[in-house]
Amino acid sequence: MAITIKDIANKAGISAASVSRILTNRGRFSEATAQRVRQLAHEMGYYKNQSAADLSQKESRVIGVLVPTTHTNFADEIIKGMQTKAFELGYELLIAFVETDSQQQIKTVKSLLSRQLLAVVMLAIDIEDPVFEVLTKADVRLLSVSNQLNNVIPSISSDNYAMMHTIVDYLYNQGHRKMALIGASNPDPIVAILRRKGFIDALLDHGITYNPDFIWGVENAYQTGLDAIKKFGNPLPFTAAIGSADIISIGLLNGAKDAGIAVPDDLSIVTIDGTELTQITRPILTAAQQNFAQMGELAITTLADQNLSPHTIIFTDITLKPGDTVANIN
Amino acid sequence: MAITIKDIANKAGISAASVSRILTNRGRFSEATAQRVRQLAHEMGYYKNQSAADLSQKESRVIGVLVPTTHTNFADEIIKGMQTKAFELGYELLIAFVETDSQQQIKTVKSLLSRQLLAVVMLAIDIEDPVFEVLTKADVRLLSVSNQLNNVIPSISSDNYAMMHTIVDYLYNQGHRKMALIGASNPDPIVAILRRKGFIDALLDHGITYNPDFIWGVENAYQTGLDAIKKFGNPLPFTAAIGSADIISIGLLNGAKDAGIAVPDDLSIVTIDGTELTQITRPILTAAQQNFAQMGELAITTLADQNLSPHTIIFTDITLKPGDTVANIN
DNA sequence: TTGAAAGCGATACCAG
DNA sequence: CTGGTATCGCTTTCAA
Repeated sequence: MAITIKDIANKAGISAASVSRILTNRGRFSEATAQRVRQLAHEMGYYKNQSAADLSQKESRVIGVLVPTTHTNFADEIIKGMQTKAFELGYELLIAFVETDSQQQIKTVKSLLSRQLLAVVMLAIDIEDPVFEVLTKADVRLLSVSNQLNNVIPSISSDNYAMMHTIVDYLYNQGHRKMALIGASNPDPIVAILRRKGFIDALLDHGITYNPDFIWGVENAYQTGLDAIKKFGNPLPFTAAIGSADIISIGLLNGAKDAGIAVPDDLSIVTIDGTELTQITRPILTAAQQNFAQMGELAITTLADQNLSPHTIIFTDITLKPGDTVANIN
Repeated sequence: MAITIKDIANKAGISAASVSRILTNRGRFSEATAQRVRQLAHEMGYYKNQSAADLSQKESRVIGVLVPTTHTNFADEIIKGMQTKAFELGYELLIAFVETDSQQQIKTVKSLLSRQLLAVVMLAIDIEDPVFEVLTKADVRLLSVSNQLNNVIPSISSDNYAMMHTIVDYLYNQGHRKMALIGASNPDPIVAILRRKGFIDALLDHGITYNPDFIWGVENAYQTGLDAIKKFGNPLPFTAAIGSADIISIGLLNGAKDAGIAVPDDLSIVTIDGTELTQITRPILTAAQQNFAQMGELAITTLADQNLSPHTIIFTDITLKPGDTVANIN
């Protein structure tokens, strides 16, 4: 059996109540006994039984985080951001990986909910309805990061619509007129919808009527990039492609290489995300870089601050980070 | 305030004790009332207060996992393996990311320890002494995965020594006589020591005296690969290089490309790890692939089975997975 | 400044 | 098969 405050109290010849007050720094106590108690606690190898503490206190400082197991290489960055801020503000993170299997998701979520959480943060997850129901029924604060969920729960993400303008403007200024958007034609997710709309509108702003064929590719996967090149053939009917995720863009890059298409001379590429992956390609990818660390930190601070309205949307920064995959063809 | 078993008991007109028995499926009860209770629990949106349960039960089924924030792209795979098995056997995973900062590590570990864990699993972590002390002082089972820790705590990993033989034999059979080992010259970690020793011994087995200069590079980083090529120049004094991690090998690959060294014609590369990263390079990397999912699953099953001796070492499989980065120069 | 005592919610033992 | 009750470790009034 582990050491308890009672053990410490006995040894120090005071009551458990006092030990508790001292160790939690609440209420009044004399610095003298405090010294002694802290010393004893250290010596005896005492660890607070957090379960007991949680039980006796009302509020919880645990934030659950749902992370998709489908490898999104930016989840780490968001988590790191959250971790940093949580640590700073004295919150605890309970991270749970969820599969795409909805049955497993529910079980995981329920096990999370058993921990009387302050909030649940969903990272880049498109939650399915049954899971969503479970979540809303329980009274925890909810927050979606890097994804917007039907405007029914607050979210923190990049401004996907505006981001597309930034990218299209950039390419336009480099002389590109025919552009493709690869990997955002999935009909459902809000993010994909916003990106498509942003893409189309940005082109229109420059007087370019978009070609529906040039919005192609559903899966957020390496293979999508490879397939895109195969589909459009050599020579490609466009001069620039926007990859809707780094891993897609790497697929584009390798697909182009396999097909004998030179990047950036025959094909310019701008990738969305800008994780570390973009640094290990040749040529180095030009990226619309999302600020994932900022998303993570903001997630914690906003949760700490207050209850958000379900319609709150917070946008984080985007940086266009030049690499070597865009040619100026003016 | 959330729903408790008492609430359910009241509504069902029975005692809390019975509700508990039914919901945990322990002891005896009539199926009739069980039906009613389960129904009520569902309707009322009841979630077990795990803190209370933990408090009243002796044994905990929570396993803490320490994961380094330094991006090792195989940590995910191990965690996934653990998650799968844990889910199956009814264990809960509490994942904590730790920085390299030892002060932060201690605080994180202490907060973990407050959750009266069954065990703490360390993923590919070289724990520093102060942290290690904290961990051993607390009475939790410890387990190191993908790393061996001084033989003082049990571990699950690849057989790093044997792995080097497999790799060297493979390269030897392809006609290579001059080989370098990049990224394992860090003096401390046991893994690096084993790899160096395996490398040297394997060469000796083939009657090759190793060249100490050819074991180079400390950091487990992309830059290490790039730097290695710069250091050895063009033409390289060896025909094959073994990268001690995928990210290092990608550095080698890109460094070679930048220097006009053809892979595999002028330089063959075998990478250690074989994560998904190896599939997105051109050419595709030949890899000594570690079985990370297996490590994760084994971690849980061995922890579940019994207390291990501190000297237990369990080895997982290695597969030599051919890619396009090794040339036959016979 | 300190102590006694009442919970927090779930479990388990012991009667009935 | 079911109910009462003590218990887990900590926090928090309320008195002293």
